[in-house]
Amino acid sequence: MSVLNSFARGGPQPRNAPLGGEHPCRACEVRDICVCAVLEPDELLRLNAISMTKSFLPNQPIFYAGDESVHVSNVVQGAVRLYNLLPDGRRQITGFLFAGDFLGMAANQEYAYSAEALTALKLCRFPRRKLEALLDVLPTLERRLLGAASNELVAAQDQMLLLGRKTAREKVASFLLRLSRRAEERGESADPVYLPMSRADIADYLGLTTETVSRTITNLRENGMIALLASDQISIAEGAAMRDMAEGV
Amino acid sequence: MSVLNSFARGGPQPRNAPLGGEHPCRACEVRDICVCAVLEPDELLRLNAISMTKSFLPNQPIFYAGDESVHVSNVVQGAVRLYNLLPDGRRQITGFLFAGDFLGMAANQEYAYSAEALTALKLCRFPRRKLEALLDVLPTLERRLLGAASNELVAAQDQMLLLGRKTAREKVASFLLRLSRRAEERGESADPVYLPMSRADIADYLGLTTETVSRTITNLRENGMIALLASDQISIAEGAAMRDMAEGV
DNA sequence: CGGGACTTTGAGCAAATTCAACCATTGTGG
DNA sequence: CCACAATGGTTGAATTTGCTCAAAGTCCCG
Repeated sequence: MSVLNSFARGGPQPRNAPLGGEHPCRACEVRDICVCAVLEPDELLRLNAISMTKSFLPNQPIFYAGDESVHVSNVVQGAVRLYNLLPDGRRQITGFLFAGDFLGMAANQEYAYSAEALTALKLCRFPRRKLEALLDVLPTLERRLLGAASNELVAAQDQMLLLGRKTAREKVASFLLRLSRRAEERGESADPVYLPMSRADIADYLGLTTETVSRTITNLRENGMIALLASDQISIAEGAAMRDMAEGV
Repeated sequence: MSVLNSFARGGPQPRNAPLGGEHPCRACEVRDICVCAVLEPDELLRLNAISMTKSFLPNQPIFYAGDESVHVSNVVQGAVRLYNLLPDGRRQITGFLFAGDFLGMAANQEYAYSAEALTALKLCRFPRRKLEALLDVLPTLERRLLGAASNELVAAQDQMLLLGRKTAREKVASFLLRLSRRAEERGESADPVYLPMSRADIADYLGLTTETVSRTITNLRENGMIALLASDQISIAEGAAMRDMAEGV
């Protein structure tokens, strides 16, 4: 199960030429890091013509697995958690989305997972049908989506390695480093890394329990690997050692 | 981290019109279940013009993670295992590929995982650069690749739920059912399901050890859920109960 | 028939979970 | 403005699931 992927963005995009003063996407906070970044000003106008922004409160559901896929979105501000459930309530968080990330995949026109706002959230939404129609005339956009999908697949494989083969300690170290790297890519603080999600969310992302996540963080702190400025604000003191630990070295 | 996906194939493709007696893809075993299935005869000719078949022996490496991505392939016959390693040798198998599946994704022109032939294997390979060039003139093919990628993402999320939240029993039950379903999609035997991979491979796919996989299979047999015709030939006796078990009900 | 690889089974162990209590922070109503 | 409830986070003790280490069984293939 694997697909072509030579179109991946590696890290942040090159900054585009500034848009004219009248361009509606001019003030977009994520224009240079989102899927729009490959488009020319006139193409962007066509995309903008079908977009609407929508805001969500923390913990507000965005859609549920099985819902008909009507929108496809870019995260403009805030963070999202994606998850799947087992019938008895066990939850696996399959990803966290941040500014610039793309949301809305759906096989068979149905969402395959649920999505909730993690924090106050702003999305730039496109009706799926209209976007599909646009793809026919904006091949760069389609190429870009394929690249985004391929990147996600790589991330998914990495997460499978984490879930299947890493210890609690390695999982937590990997998680903190990943969060830090992603914040850096968005131009946010990489070192005191901010954790917008709860311990329960982290646990459900790493295949652990809340208690184990908490204990492991405490343990990393006691060993001087990290410092807790607040429970949602962590400084990575020993980056190199953390990277080794994350890879099981 | 999620992407548009309204182009997914759901299950087997509708059978295409037969190709003329001279068409080089006429005898292709997987033409109707692979990525080529959306193409018209003349488009298929263009694709065929850049393809070569290549065979591999069981356990022969196809490529390693980090290798430059030079080919992209369809599996014509046999099976493939994809995996990633931790530096100390722990292995996570991220997928098994069978006839009709697509192989070759690579972010940044590099393979993000390693691939080995599981059985005797025949691939239909395309040089990546030439295929990319073809994508510009065969938009249906690109659409199809995006659909394939989206399908894979759904499968990856499913596997994350399995790895992070299912018990050994649920993992093994899920695995057997999935294998059975996929065999059915390819038109192979769904009930005595054939397992071309070793217990160690299954373990590394499910995030377990060989011993646990073996014990769990024994246990399922003792409970009358399955019957072992051979160690690589399993009949699912209680399908409904297995489906419930796989979902943790 | 023998050797090697793979699978199964057994016993003891350890990592992570479960269950439970306690602590810290925050927001609210008296 | 303070008390206190509520939520989320941390810590502890006991338990359990799956792992490790070890040995025996099975199947192929030469």
